Amino acid sequence: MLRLSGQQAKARARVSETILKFRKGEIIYAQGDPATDWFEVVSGTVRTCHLYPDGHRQLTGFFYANDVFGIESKSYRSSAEAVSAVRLRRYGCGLGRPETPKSLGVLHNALNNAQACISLLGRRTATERVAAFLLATSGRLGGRNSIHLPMSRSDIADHLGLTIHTVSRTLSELSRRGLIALDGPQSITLCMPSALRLLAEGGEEYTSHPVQAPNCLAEPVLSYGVQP
Amino acid sequence: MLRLSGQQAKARARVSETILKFRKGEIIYAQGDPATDWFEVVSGTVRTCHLYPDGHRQLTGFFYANDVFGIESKSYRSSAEAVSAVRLRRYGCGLGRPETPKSLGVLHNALNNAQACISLLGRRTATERVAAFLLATSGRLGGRNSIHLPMSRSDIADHLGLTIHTVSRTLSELSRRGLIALDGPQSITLCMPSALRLLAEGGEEYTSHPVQAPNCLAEPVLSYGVQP
DNA sequence: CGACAGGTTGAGTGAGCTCAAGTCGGGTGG
DNA sequence: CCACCCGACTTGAGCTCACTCAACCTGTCG
Repeated sequence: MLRLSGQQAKARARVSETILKFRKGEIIYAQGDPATDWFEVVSGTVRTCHLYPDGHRQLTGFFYANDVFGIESKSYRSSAEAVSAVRLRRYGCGLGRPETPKSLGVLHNALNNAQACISLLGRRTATERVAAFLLATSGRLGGRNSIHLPMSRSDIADHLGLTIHTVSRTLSELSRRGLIALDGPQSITLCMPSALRLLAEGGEEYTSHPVQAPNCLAEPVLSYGVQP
Repeated sequence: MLRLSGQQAKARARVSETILKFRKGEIIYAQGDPATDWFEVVSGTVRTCHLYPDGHRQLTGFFYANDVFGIESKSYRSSAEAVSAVRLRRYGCGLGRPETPKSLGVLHNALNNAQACISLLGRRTATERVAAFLLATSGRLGGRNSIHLPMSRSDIADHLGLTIHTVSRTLSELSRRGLIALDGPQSITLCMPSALRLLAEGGEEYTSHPVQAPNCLAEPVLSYGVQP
């Protein structure tokens, strides 16, 4: 989702050649700022964060190369921050003037992103959410079984409405069951994507074979995609 | 949100004068159907429901008079059902042909609705979610303190990611604390909207005066609106 | 080397779920 | 009219999963 075709991306590049750069952790725009522009990720990863008055944080999306973000009506409902070093292309909405029909696709993408977020938060248990997140992330990062998570446990937790402890525990549990393999905190291999899919869908009954060694025979991941 | 100005509504009425009618509980479209049309509520209430493979239900929105729903890219991600008797106006997206710039506003509305849903699910406790839901619903239904809830407890529960038991208990608790008054299951009065707003924002510390009689001196509700 | 940030793991607690009654109101039929 | 049923709602008791609190590990940086 939020992925532009090469053609679209090229067309947009003509409009604005400026490449903005942000370092890890830098803020791209703040919650509440007037929503004058939207962005396309050239490289790196971006998160959008909504802060509640009590200080707690809800991440409303992660955006990778060729994704777009920052499409909002009046003011930004979430801030945007660089998860890793990031290069961006900026597009002005030109507040006053009517947007071109081109933007329709972009709006649809933003809508899909929001619905993907709802899809994660709509699941009930930690295992379901984490499994769905892993599948969605794998799908977005090209459908490979081996994925590099650019974001911290804290980011994942705030995206899924869990704590870092629960996320960490759940990942360990999935690893113990042999469904995934952890090569360091950021590098995860989906050993049994279809079993993960069962978990994500609430099929907790998958008791698996008792912790067989992480053989990981590359069961293909069906690109859990964000479009249903 | 998702409210059209009188002018917009009138302009649209010219396009299509057909009024569709549905009885309580009837399905307007099903999850997975090709998303060829979108709808405007003339009267009544509509819910959109996403069904997970395990059977559990996530309501992604309630739509009242002048709201629009059913704006999706390819196929409907949620089904739409009549909560009460409903009259609708239908607008074709005309799959193939490009949409008119007019639709941009409608898309923004759909996006706002999705973000409002995230805003509810992003809250952590049952009290926060229920309080936020009551304020949002009051705001949408005209900002009055006395509101008629057309949907069942089950609908509310599936919208907030809770069970009917927890929703019922939470409402009883709020009533016991004097923040709201329950005149039958469907009729609720917000006695202390600002205290509710504190609760919705995580300010659980509001211990209130011990259960004073439901005096309900009509503290104005600040239309918790869906736009931030 | 120590300080520190990010991550993992354990023990105990509590909010919300499950299971199970019980209540209330509306409809239907004898 | 009353008896009965049915669905929606409420409420209680117990349990469970995720949170809280706390310790510990690991790698990085000064």
